[in-house]
Amino acid sequence: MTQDDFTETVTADDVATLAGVSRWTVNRAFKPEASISEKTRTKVMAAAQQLGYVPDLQAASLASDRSNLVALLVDDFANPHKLVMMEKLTRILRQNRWDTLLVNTLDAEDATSALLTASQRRVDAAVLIGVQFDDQVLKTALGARRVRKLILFARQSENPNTISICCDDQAAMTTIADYVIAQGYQRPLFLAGPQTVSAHLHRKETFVARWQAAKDHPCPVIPVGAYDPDLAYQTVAERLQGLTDSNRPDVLVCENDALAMGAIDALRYELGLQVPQDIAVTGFDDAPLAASPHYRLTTYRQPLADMVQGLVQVLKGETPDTPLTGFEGELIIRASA
Amino acid sequence: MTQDDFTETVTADDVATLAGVSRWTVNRAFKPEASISEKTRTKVMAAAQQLGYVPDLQAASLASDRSNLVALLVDDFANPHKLVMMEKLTRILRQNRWDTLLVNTLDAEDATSALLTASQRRVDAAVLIGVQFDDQVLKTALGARRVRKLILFARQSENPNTISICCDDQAAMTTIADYVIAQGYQRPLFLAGPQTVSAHLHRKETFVARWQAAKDHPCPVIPVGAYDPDLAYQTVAERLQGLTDSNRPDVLVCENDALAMGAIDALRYELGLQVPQDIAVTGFDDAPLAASPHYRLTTYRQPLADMVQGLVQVLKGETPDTPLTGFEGELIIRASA
DNA sequence: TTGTAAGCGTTATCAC
DNA sequence: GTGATAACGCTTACAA
Repeated sequence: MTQDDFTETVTADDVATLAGVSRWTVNRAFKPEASISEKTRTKVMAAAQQLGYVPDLQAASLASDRSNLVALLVDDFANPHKLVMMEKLTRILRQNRWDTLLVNTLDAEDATSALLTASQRRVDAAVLIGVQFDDQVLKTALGARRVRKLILFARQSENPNTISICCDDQAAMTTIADYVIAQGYQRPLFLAGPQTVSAHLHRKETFVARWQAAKDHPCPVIPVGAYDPDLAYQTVAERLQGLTDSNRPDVLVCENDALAMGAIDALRYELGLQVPQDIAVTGFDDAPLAASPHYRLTTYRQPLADMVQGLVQVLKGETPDTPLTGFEGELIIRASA
Repeated sequence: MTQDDFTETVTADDVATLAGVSRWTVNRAFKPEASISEKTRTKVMAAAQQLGYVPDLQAASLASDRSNLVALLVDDFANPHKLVMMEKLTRILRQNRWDTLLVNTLDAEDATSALLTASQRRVDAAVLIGVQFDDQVLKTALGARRVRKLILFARQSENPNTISICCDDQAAMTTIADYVIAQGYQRPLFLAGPQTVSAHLHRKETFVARWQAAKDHPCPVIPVGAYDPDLAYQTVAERLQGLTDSNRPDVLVCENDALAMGAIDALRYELGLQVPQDIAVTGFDDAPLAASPHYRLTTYRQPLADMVQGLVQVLKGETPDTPLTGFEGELIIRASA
């Protein structure tokens, strides 16, 4: 049933013997930058081909202390936007010869043990794209770690020992705020994520401040316990139940698309309201379904590909082209606001 | 900026010296099954704790020829159902001390090189959850590989050198077919995925045969070029455009939820039809949004957790509790059909 | 129960 | 440009 007929491992020594060169020469043949004569290389490669030799990365990383492995810690598989991030990260990292270790981090408490796992594999960096990695977790993690670089992707961090790669959230949210104001909305409601996240986004603060500055009255905020559409659905349904046209908000500014989609569903199916006629909605992320006919969500798209390129530069130890926390995205205007 | 202050690596030797034992004893202290006196273990663990020692898995797998690494090859990040699979796989594998290497396989051609990467990491198994891994790819892959086990997850394979873990697709589709028939639908249309996939699902064949047997007339089939909602949208919009109530199908049986959702959107937003009043729709997978108020999709849920347990048993070399290609899921009846 | 010695397949260093 | 030799940190015998 199982097929344990695996070919016995061919080592560089075997190839060396066949090609009549030293092991180290075989090694060199496999590195593009190595100084080796073209003739020898061809000979070695022919021998390698014949034996089916491929260099063993485990051994290589043991000897070189570079694993070419990046751990990707994800704690929020409910958000389809994560799929987009993972796709971009894995693809571009692989193009640059990094492999990705996907670690499913159950909760904040688990994050430390997840990082431990990563460090045991000697990853070159741990990239966090979760929502639950607050400063406490980061602190613990940094204490116990043997991880070279701790990178927060698409999220700001106050912890100086971590590297943050994200777009300028203030600028982004200001763009949204200005758009909302320009559209003439009068009674915004900000739908925020969990308030326990300390490594957070500043989106709420930025919007609220901007609104206050422009209109001279505060913008109310309601928090949702998780970045989860279902929870957003419930929260919005409860909160807006029974309000009249005049005391109901006329625009729902959401901290991300997951919340926005849950909100739209609640407005439509629980409250019988039309978006954007009765109430407008904005999101953040441009997640996969944001463009679908159900939502046609006005949202903000981060330059993910560029951000991943920034990550690659960090991994390579190069100086990034763009300030790592200053990427600029774009407002995607659709029908929802 | 970067923090390359990484603690210099602590080895088992360091711990051994501090604890006054041999390296091998340190090693033993870290394996649950090892025969070691409780006293020595405590002493060793204390020393390890003090120095911040954790065993190096790279070195361990080099020496032991077991990596405790599984490569997960995914080629279809557009499907949110993949997120569910990844979540289950990574979580349960990690519970069983396997780490997951996520490999983004761009296309069928890339699969071979992806497998090569995996083999260079000496993975214990490669798990394929893609749609493009046809028999040709598998054949090539198996030729050049140094991968111990090649596992097709949630998909059948004709290739005897691979291990397939999936539910009984015939039984599943028969369940759907019988439900559709019992509901009294008269003019089904089967919406199939790409027809180039040779390691395919038998869903189409099963439904078509069942329908033919029950109603004595054929069920038409239209293929969609990819398991992509947008493509399904276009295909359905074009195909059903201009049909009258009487010559239009009354039920759309879709090979998976991604297609079904695209189809529903097309029916609703392009053709102005109501689901299920004007036309019913069924899916397959019970993907994240299947339950949402937009779709309320009648679909089929595979027992993913059990299937992953089966995978774990395969990895451990145990005899599986359930026949690996005979898992049973359940029909989830919602409003769409 | 514990220790010793010889690998595992690379890379790094330094000669030639 | 090429080759010997010593790491890298662990596991696998086998011996004590």
